Amino acid sequence: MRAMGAKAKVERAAIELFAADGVDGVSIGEVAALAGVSQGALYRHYRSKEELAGNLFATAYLRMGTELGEIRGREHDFRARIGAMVEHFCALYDRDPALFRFMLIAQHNLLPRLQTDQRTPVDEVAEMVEDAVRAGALLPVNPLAAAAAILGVILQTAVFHIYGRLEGALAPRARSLTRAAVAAVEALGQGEA
Amino acid sequence: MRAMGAKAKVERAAIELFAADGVDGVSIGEVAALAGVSQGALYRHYRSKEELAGNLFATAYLRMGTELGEIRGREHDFRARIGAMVEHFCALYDRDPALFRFMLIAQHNLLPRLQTDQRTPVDEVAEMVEDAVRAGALLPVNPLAAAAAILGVILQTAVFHIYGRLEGALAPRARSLTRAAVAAVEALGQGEA
DNA sequence: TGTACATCAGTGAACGCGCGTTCACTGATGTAC
DNA sequence: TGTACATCAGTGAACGCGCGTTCACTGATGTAC
Repeated sequence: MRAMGAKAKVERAAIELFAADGVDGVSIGEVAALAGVSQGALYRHYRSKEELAGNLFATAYLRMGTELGEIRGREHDFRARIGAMVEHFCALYDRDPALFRFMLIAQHNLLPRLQTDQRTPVDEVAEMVEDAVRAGALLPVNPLAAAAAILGVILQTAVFHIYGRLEGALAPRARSLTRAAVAAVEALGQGEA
Repeated sequence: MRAMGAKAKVERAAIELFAADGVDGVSIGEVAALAGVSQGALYRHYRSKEELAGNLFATAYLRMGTELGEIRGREHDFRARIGAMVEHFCALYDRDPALFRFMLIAQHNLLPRLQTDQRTPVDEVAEMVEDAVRAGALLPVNPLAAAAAILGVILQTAVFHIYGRLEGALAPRARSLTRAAVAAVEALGQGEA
């Protein structure tokens, strides 16, 4: 079993449990038990429980930022970019709901402690909006207000799935979520005369 | 001091602290200290810390549901209803940001444990959408998907304010948030051919 | 190839601190007559 | 109005459990010669 790597097993177990009960709602003992390792094994790779949770969050969050940045580098049209970004969120949700839920839950504890010069998902979405305004594809709009609307439409839909208000995979909803997000941003811009 | 009521002081202190650090991130000792009462005083009114947090959340959440229901009873046009609801959210945020933030943070812990036959904010928003579809004010759309879009636009904007991404009061944003929410729901409906 | 040693992931028992909760008590307020 | 009693909010010290963390140890793998 050791060959499979206690570190990876601990991280997987931690994400599953943190997603269900929150970081503070899960003990080191529970993480170790689900991972199938001793409690001490955890401290071979992380200095503390807080560092474990913080690293998991930062990795996932900044990775999402990087991936959205790649979409911005790959696509150059506003519609294509936002469509690809929405699809990307839906794909992550469908592939790893626990990781998505962990990020949604843990952001309130862990975002304030995140220190980095890397771009976050919020930065990337806001920058995409700025680009679109500059290119004339959107009426002038506060990029962060627009990012809030776009992310709100996507993330609240994910939250409803988590709580069983909506069912099935998210991917089939990507096209309508994209339409909704675009329409919301356009409507925001119409007031900024 | 006793005349001012330890219960009310404990509840206020708990909301402030829970909003900042989460329920599990705050000790009974901290709540009691901020309230200016002894730890034991808390157990005169609540059986446990969990019951305190649960009651605070249920009260605030169900109250919001009731108030949205009143708006539904008072206004009969879709635009008027959604506008009043958005204004109501913004007003609560501006009046008591800690309570709003507490609800946003704590929902993941406390919503699953909420058992009641009262209508929630989600129920009320979804029902408003159903009414609008029935009245022909909206193209057919999944009411819960629409509620997710509406609440997402509002709540993620509040989250951005909390994290300092947006500044100032929310109330001045109510009109543009309403436009964005309406546009998002209309766009959702356009795919449900 | 064999031997000696270093390195390091992982174990499991132990520790001790902080926490939620309890409880005997105080003192103020309300009530009966 | 005065007296005796009941009620109840609030106190503060104490308890004990669960938790995160530590540490001496094991055993496998890598490396030097």
